[in-house]
Amino acid sequence: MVKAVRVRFAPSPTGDLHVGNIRTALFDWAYARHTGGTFIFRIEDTDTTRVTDEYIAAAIDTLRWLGLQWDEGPEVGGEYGPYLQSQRLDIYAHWAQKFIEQKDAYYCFCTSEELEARREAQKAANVAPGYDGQCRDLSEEQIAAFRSEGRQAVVRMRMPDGETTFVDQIRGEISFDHKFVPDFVLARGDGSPLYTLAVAVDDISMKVTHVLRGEDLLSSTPRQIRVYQAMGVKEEDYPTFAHLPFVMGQDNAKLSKRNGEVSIAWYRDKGFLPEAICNYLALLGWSPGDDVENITMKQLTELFTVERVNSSPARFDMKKLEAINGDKIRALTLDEFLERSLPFLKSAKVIAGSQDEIALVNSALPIIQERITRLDEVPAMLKFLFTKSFAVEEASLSKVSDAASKDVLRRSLTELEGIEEWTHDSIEAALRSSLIEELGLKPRIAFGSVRIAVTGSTISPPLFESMELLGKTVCLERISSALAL
RNA sequence: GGCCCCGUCGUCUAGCGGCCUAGGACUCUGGCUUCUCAAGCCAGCUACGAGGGUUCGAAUCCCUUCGGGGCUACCA
Repeated sequence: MVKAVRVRFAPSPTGDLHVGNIRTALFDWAYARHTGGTFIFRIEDTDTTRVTDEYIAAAIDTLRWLGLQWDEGPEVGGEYGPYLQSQRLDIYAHWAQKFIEQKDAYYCFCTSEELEARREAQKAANVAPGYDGQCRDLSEEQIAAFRSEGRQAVVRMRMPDGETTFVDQIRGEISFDHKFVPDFVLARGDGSPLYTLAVAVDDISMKVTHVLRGEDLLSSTPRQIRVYQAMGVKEEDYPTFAHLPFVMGQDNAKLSKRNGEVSIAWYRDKGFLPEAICNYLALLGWSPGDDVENITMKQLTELFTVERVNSSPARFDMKKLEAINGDKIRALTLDEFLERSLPFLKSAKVIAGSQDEIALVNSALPIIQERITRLDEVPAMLKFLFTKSFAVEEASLSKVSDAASKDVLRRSLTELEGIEEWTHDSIEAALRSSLIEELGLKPRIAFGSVRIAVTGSTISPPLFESMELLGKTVCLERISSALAL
């Protein structure tokens, strides 16, 4: 019988979720959806010095925004909650105590300073650094003696001789000789749990069947398996592991704030679409094959399998993300495009949000949809339609103030004044016959001058459509004032 | 240092012994189209880290080597 798949995304929010976290979340989610399984969202906040409530809230918000809906976790609950490790402390304490009783773990009274000193000595002696087992076989009397000195004990797991072998779904069989897996700490001196304890206990008690996570956790796997053993879990009930390759920065190693922004919030502000981020991230370390690249979230869930996940690290490429974002923007319906553009227009103060403004934006969006890569470009593109204080941009001034341009503008003015029905077709017809045919000018020269006068820039959406949207009165005003420059 | 992972165009990747004189995408370059900018279309550049094997045949299997990364915490 095949167990129903249960996958978890379990970040430790010590900062804003970054690109690597999201890629992991995406794969976890896609795998759960592909298999018809359950997607669990768990917060690993055992390091209270680094995890804050704000980061936790931000993580929840980010996942929501990306559309990675979880079936169990914060805010939605679930049968195996709570889903914040800080609320499960008693569970970990219970197991730590049990391990002590079973002699799988022991109290260790070595202080950080002592350990540090011994590690240094090991390094100097060219021995693999790690806990030397000094407190492994303390007698009751010795323990009592340490306690009476006021020393606090950590709970340390006893690593038996031998090796741990497991099959990673992405990398194949991997084994670790316990000689290189020293006894590790399960709980701090104050009794609070460490990652290795909490993650293993939770994966088992939440009945997680598949652990897809970053490859930085690969070498902690034997420790986790050791905890399963101490918990008395049967081998067939261990989760299946799959360690995802890293997502790295542009040139060198780790993704950092310097090369390619890492915080998802930044991408959101820049006008990247969640579906574009997901599509792009899905391609980092995974490929659907068949030369397919542009896929929807739904297709991702249909196509995603761990078998097709790569084992080698991937570099993050902003250019490609932008290309995909552009594709996704072009694929938007007008309604969607409008809805998503409005917040950017408002925050850029291009519009206040009146019905009239929104109607005008709605008419203007089609002509810029294929011209932008990010939503935050919308305000600059449409600003000329709304600005109260219109002025030709500095760099283009000289291109409309020369004699030839003035001729063009003068002629345009008279032609345009005569137009009865102000549409882009009639505007184009009027300007073509007068400027191109009669004056014999090159279109790019003639229309270039008009463009600067009307939009204020050498770059704009299509001229005649823009003029239609602006309206006859405004166009004539702007051309007149350009003549005065 | 030790252990572990990884290695195809600049980047993401396809490839799982013959279909590969290595395919696609992004980037870049040139062209077409054109009212600017885009979009679209066409063309071009550029890769199996190196060395040994195995095999009739290797990007694909094995070994070595070099390079990159992770871990080596009372972080995760």
